[in-house]
Amino acid sequence: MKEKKETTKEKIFREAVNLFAAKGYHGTSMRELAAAAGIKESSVYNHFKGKEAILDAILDYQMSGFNGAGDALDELKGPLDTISDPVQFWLAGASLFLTRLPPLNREISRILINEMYLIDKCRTFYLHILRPVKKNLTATILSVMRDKKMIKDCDIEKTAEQYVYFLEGMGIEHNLMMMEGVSQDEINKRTLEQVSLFIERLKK
Amino acid sequence: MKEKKETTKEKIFREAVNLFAAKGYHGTSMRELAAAAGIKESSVYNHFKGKEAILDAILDYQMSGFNGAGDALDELKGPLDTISDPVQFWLAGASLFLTRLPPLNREISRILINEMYLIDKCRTFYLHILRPVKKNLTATILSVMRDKKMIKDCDIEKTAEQYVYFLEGMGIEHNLMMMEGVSQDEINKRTLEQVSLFIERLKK
DNA sequence: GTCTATAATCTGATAGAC
DNA sequence: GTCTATCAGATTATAGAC
Repeated sequence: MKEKKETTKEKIFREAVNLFAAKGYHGTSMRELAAAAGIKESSVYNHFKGKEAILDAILDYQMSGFNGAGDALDELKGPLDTISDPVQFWLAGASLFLTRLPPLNREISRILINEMYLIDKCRTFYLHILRPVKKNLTATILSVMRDKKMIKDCDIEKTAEQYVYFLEGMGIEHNLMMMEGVSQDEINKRTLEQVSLFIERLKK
Repeated sequence: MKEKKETTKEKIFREAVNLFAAKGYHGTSMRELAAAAGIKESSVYNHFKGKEAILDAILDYQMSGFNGAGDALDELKGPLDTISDPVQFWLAGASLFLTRLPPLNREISRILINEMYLIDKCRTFYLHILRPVKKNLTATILSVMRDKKMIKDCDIEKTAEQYVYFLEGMGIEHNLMMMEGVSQDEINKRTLEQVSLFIERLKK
């Protein structure tokens, strides 16, 4: 159980994720990043070819993390078998998925929101990798619930799409609220209320 | 009906909106902006104190525009009196509101998405000005529909909040799709489908 | 793999002629 | 109100000593 010590490259990577999320890609300088990693600017270039290569590494990291979480979809079906209430079923499934996401997921999602309109590869990743995985997970759980007669018959694909839109909009507002000092408890309460309301409407 | 010629200040303003939306606030230089406006860099400072003052002017513009559209909420109720189908009622109301928004609204909304995590005043504006207006409009139309027994009894505030979340998430994805060359017709079709699905679920 | 030093360019902003 | 000229500092990135 030995905790492997963080390499310099890993430290640069982690600090880059935090800085890009907080100050944006263009708003973060290599100087600043080097200082945060505790080394000199020129040393960064021994680990990454340049600033853009760091962003590429971040996207690669998020992609493999999300693919892994997506691959684990099937495992989610088993543990939920005993739950009959749709809202409880849903929350349990969502919770299982969230534990599958990589540790820097939240910060990288913020980078993507920051840059999706500005940097082509961020837009492409957001639109063609991240969104489909979220939508497919949603559709998978919804179809299980429909087969179990927990929810009304409906267009699963469109409903999943709608849920992902809703979740995205809510996630953005809740991030902003957290930046203004609203407590995590308050945010969680609001999220729970809203998700419950959404799922309630699908009930038989 | 004489078309008033655009002043230099207006031209700088308009080009700033377009550039900030496309390349971000930090990604746009004063040189670039001046060139787009057809003047030299130093001349920009005869019209705005600095780069930040331009952003302030953009937020002021959007704020008064949205407040104006919000003030017009009451006018929306009259023209819709003859419509009995909830989806048609909703679409007519939304369409009326959209015509009230200022011309650069779309571009400025993009600036806000770009900068809401990065620039404090953009976050504040997005969270405390823009969102409440959207939510209040939604709640107003929903309560009219409930009073007319067009939709089920429900928590109007939470439902309005949910709709705004959904609309925000969908708007972002549709913007990204437009950047990838998806046609406006296709986007409109998808928007219509999704909005209809949302309102259908509220039906009696 | 880290450092110092530096290149070459770009940044927002100002001074002052016209 | 526009221009030329310029500033002081920041930017990404490289060269070469240790």
